[in-house]
Amino acid sequence: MNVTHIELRHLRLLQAVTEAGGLTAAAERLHLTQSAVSHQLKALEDALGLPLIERATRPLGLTAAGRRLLTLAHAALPQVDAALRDLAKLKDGDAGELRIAVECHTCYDWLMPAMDSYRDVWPGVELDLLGGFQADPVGLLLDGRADLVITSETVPRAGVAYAPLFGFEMLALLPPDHPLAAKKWLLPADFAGHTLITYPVPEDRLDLIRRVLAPAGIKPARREAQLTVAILQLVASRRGLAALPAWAVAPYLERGYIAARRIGKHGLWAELHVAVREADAARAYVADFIETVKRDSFARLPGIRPAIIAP
Amino acid sequence: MNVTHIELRHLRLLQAVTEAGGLTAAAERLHLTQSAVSHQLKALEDALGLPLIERATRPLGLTAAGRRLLTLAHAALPQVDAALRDLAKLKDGDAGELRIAVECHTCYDWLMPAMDSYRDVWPGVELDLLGGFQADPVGLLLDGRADLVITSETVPRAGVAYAPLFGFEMLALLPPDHPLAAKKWLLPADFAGHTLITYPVPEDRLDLIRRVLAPAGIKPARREAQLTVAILQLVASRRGLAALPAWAVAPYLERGYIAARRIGKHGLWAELHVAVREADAARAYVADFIETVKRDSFARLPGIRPAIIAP
DNA sequence: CGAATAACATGAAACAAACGAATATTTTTC
DNA sequence: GAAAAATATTCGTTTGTTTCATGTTATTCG
Repeated sequence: MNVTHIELRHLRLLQAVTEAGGLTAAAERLHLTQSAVSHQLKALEDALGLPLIERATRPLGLTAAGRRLLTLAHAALPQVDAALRDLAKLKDGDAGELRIAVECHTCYDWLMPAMDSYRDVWPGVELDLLGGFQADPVGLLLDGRADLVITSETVPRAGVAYAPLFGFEMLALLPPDHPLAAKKWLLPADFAGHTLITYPVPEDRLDLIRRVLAPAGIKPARREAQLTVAILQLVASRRGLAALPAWAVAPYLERGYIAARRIGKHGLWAELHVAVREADAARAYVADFIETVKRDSFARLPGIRPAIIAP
Repeated sequence: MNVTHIELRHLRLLQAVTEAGGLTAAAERLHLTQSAVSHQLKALEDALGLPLIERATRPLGLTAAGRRLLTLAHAALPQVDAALRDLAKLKDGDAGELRIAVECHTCYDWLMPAMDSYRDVWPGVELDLLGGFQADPVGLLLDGRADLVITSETVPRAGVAYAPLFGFEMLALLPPDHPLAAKKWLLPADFAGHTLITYPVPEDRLDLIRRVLAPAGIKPARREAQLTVAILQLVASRRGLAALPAWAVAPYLERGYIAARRIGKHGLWAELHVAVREADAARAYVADFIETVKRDSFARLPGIRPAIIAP
């Protein structure tokens, strides 16, 4: 294999591999194939004359050399990103306004911390969060009432650009001692006869109903609750089943307050995207907001994966 | 031009361009053509959407964006180099011995500080400086009495590997008010009738005699002195002329203590190389010594340039 | 001021590195 | 021990980098 020089690309690769916990997962994050990642890692190891990861062992571990190089990555890459941000500010200015509309109730969990990170590096950008449920959030962009929308849909619309955030799994929630908890995953029929506890949104906005139960002809009774904790409390007290993003329930699962099961063998996966006006998509402070959210999410949220659907 | 990503290569390029003071000089240091440097710089500027250097102005200046990126280079590149050094230590060990023989008298000027830098990063390597004049310094390598020799010759010898350090200019020294000081550069004939003040070494080790005066059939009287300051003092007090490396006399020139002139229109250039045993050439602590000396020299010594003669 | 010189830019072609598709191999899971 | 998941490898393609040859612009010096 070729003995070239070490480059930032290699540091980003190593970081992705360790964060994602494997070559295949890293490849998805980097928008490369598994083959390319394997090649590049091998080329780097050959260039250094040292192995970086422990082969023949999973979960994959780093060698001493790998750890040293990862330390470098953690030190150097943020400096590089900060410099690129400064250059972007030189180019496009460092001020702007971002009025953000959010379609999904649980998104606030990760959006708030991400906004805090963002504020640190773009203090000149005015951040506003639009409250309340919006029937057509993407429409707000064109109305000029919002600048950025977080949505699960990517219906093409003139003047609107979409960028993928991440894919996440919806887990079915049930009391820990519920009979269905014996199963590894739940099938549509398992929901029949149970009440479904949801946020107060139309049925066509609930992935579980729209993509799983409705196609199977199952129409469970619904009960609505405003807050995530309220939904969890209702499930725990046996008032019904619910489905929430894996990240939103992870802390409650750990404490055994409720149980969670996959919906279908491979799970029910949904995606989140960002929509902005096409005219804004190239602005540095907009593009970096999206990057910040992504980086922050992958670092913070368990069980998410890169989005698959092309925006 | 292609819009790729920023890489360490680009940071090294920008650093070389500013340190060398131009694209052409940077290209020499990077062992690239001027064309490649120009292309790469343009690609980087296109990728960032910002110019980095002020065109149409020499000496070349940096734009605000260029300065920001140079700041990044100064912060990040040493970290990268330190990490690579640590990896080399993991691979080859961090201990060794370097007994260094030096052929040239003035070399101590830059060798001492370079050795200090080196000791900081390779504390496990035992450094020794072999004193006294050596008739055949490279022979010491094969005798096993030295591990590294700094020499101006690169005569191929079995078992010996050469690495280039840098090229430097020998300047003719004369009293500031000497009649010859009126000339922009000196010709061989100008030395006729003057005493030549030199270190106590054989004539064939003196570039001025071997490459300039002898071919022109000029044999000036010689007077020897051990120390650089002694030579300078003799020149200043009109006892004769001398020739020393530009870097060695730069501080005295500034103070007007003596004057210096080129030898021939394009100057008399000499080169320094490092010789090591072939078996040692790949050792990390040996290779890094050579790198350290080079880096240190280019940063410290005025008027040096990359070596041209292939080792 | 204008010729000579040095430094930089550019286009085309050669060269090298990186990537992906297909597939083999290894490791893990059940 | 079979099936699934993850990683490695081979080979052809694509993309990116370098050089060569030459054009352009800035600087120096008569």
